Amino acid sequence: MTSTDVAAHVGVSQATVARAFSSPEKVAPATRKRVEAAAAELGYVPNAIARSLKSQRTNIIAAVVPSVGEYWQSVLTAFSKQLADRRQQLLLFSFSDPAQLEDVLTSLAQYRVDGVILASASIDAGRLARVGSQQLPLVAFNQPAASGLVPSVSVDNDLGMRRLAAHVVENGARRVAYIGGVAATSTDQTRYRGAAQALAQAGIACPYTESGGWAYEHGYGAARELVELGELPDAIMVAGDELAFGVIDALEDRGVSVPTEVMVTGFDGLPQASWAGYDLTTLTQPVELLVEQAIALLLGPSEPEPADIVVAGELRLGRTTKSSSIFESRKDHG
Amino acid sequence: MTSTDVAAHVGVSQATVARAFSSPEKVAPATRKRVEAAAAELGYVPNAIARSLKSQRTNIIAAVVPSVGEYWQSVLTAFSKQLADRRQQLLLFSFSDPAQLEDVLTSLAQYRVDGVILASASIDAGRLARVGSQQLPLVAFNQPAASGLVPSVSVDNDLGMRRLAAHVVENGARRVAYIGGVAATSTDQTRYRGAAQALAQAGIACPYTESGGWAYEHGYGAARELVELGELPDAIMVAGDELAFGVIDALEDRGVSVPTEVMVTGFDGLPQASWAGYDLTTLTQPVELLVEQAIALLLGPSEPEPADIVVAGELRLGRTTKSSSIFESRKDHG
DNA sequence: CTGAAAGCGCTAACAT
DNA sequence: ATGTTAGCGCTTTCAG
Repeated sequence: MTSTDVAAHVGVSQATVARAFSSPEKVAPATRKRVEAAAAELGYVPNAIARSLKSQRTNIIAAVVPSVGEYWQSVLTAFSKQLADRRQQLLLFSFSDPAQLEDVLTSLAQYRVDGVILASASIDAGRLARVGSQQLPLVAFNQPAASGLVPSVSVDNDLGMRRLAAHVVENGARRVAYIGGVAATSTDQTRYRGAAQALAQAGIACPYTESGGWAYEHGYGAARELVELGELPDAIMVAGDELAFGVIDALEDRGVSVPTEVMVTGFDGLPQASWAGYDLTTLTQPVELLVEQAIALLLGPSEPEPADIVVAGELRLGRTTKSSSIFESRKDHG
Repeated sequence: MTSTDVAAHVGVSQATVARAFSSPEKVAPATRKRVEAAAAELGYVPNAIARSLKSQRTNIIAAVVPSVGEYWQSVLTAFSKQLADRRQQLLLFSFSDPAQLEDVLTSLAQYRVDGVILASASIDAGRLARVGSQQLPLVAFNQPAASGLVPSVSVDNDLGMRRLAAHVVENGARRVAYIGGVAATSTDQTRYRGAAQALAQAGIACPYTESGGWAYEHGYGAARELVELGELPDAIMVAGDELAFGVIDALEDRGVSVPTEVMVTGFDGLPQASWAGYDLTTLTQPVELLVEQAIALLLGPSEPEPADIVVAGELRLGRTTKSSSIFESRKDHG
C-alpha cells in the first residue's frame, strides 16, 4: 500500500495524498477527508523509511547501553518514555562486552539516526572523542570522562558521595571501607574520590576495594572477603545500589548485622532501595531529570562547545545507616 | 557521504561501490580493496535507510513492551542480545497504559519493521486479532490469550503453578492463599487456575486475592491486608516474583516470619529471587530459551497456521518454603 | 567484472 | 488547493 495506490483510489495526485499526511493544513478539508477515508479503507500508513530518505531525519534516537545492570534498565525505560512523548523512537543497541562496541557503533552509523545516547561507564576517552568528532548529535550519559569531549549529562557523583560520607560520619562512623565497582571507569573513580576527600576532611581514611563489576554478586563477593579478613569498619560505602544489596546480604549471611554493627550506603536510588527488605541509605539519581536534559541536549540546537550538565541527586535515608544511638553508646563505653 | 562520492574518488561506478558492500563476492578483489580504502578514508558507511527502501527489509524488529516491571526488563535485555547476534536491531516501543497501545501500533506500522514482538499481558484478544491480521510477522510473548490467534511463545504457566502447588503441599501446607496480579489478564488467570486445580486435587481451597498490579507495592499491599484480616494461611502463592518480594517484606514488617509461619512462592525467576535477601521459591522462566523461540518464529518461514510454543520452566527451591520440619512438628502437637 | 539505468515511496520546490 | 517533477541513496536487472 503506497500513497500512489491511495491517490488512484481517491482520484487525486500522489502528492496530495502525501500532503494530507505530512502537512494536512495544506490540503482542502474535503479532499483530506476523502484521502483519510480511503487510507483507512485500504490500510495505508505512510512509510517512515521513505520519508526519512528524503527528509534526512529518521525520528529515531539510538541508545547504546550495557545489556546488564538494574540501573541501566531503569534509565532505558525513562528514555523510552520521554522519547515517545516527543514522537521519537528508541533504537536499542546493547552490548555486554566493551569489545563489541566497535561493531555496535558501526551498525549504528548505518541507520542515520537523529542522535545517540551513549550510556556506559566503559567507553574510553579515545573512542569517545572519535565518535564525538562525527556529524551525529551525541550525548554521553553518566560518564564523567566524557566531560569536555562530548556533550554530557551526569548526576553529581562527587557531591552525592560527599553527602553520603557526611551522613555516615554524623552517625558516628570512624572507620570506613569503600567498595567500588570497576576501578577503570570514570564513574567509579569520581565517586570514590568524592567519598575519600569528604572523609579525609574528617580525618578518616577510606581504603578502596574493587569488586570487579556492578552486579549483586560482585558486591556479595567483596563484602564476604572483607568479613573474612576480620577488622570490620563502622561503615561500608558502596559505589552502587545493586552492589550494596550484595554487600548487605553477604554481611547478614555471616551474622554481621546492618546497621547495628556495620552501616552500608549505596548509590543510584534504584526502586529496590526503597523496598522494605533493604531500605538502603543511598543517593537517588534524578533519572527522569537526567534523561530530560539528555534529550534536550540531543534534540535542541547544538551548542558551539559541548555542554556538560551535572545534576545533584537526593539523599535517601534508609535504615542501613540508622544507628546514631548505637555509636553514641559505644563511645560512652569506649 | 554517499556511494557516489566514494565511486568518484575511486574512479568506478556507484553500482560497484554499492556491490562492494552488499555483495562483496561479486566484485573483483582488487577493486574491492580500493573501494574499501576510499570508504574508510572518506568515512563512508552504507545508508541502511536507503537500502531498506529498495530491499523492503529493515533488519529492525519492534518490541512492544510495558514500560514497567522487572520481568519485562529482563526479557528486553534477552531480546536485544539475541537479535544483535542475528544482525537485527531492536526498535523499542514501551507503553505504560494500555490506552496508548493504539498510538504505539500506528507509529510502529510506519517503520515497516521486519517483525513485532508483542509482550504484554494487557492486550485484549480483539486487538490482538486485528494486529495479527496484518501482513507483518508477529509473535506474542507470554500471553496465553494470544494462543490460536497469533503465533505465540509462553512459559507453561499451568504446569509451573502445579509444581509450585505440589511443593507447598509436600511441605505441609494445608491452608493456602493466592495473591494474583491483574485478574483481567490471561497470564493471571492461567496461573491461578493451575494453582487452584492442583490444590483442589489435594483437597485444599485456594482463595484468590487480586493485588491490582504486578509491582512490589501491589504485593506489599495485598499481603498487609491479609495479615490485618488475621487468619494467616500456611502458604501464600503469589502470581509473580516482584509481587512476592512485596508480600515477604509486608509479612516480615508485621512480625510474620517466612517461612516459619507462612511459606511464600513466586513466579518468574527474576535474578533477585536468587539474592540471599529473599532466596525465593519460584518457577524460573527460561527467558533465553523463550526469546530464542520467539525470534525463530519471527524470522523463520511463516507457518500456515499460528504456532504456539509453550516451554516448561524450572522449579527453584529457596528458603521461603523450607519448612517441612516446622509443619511436621506442628502436626505432632496438633 | 563493471557500468548504465530504472526504480523503492516519499518530500518539496515549482507551476498551474 | 492541487498537480508535476525531480530527486533522497541504494539495489538490481540488463548490457557490455
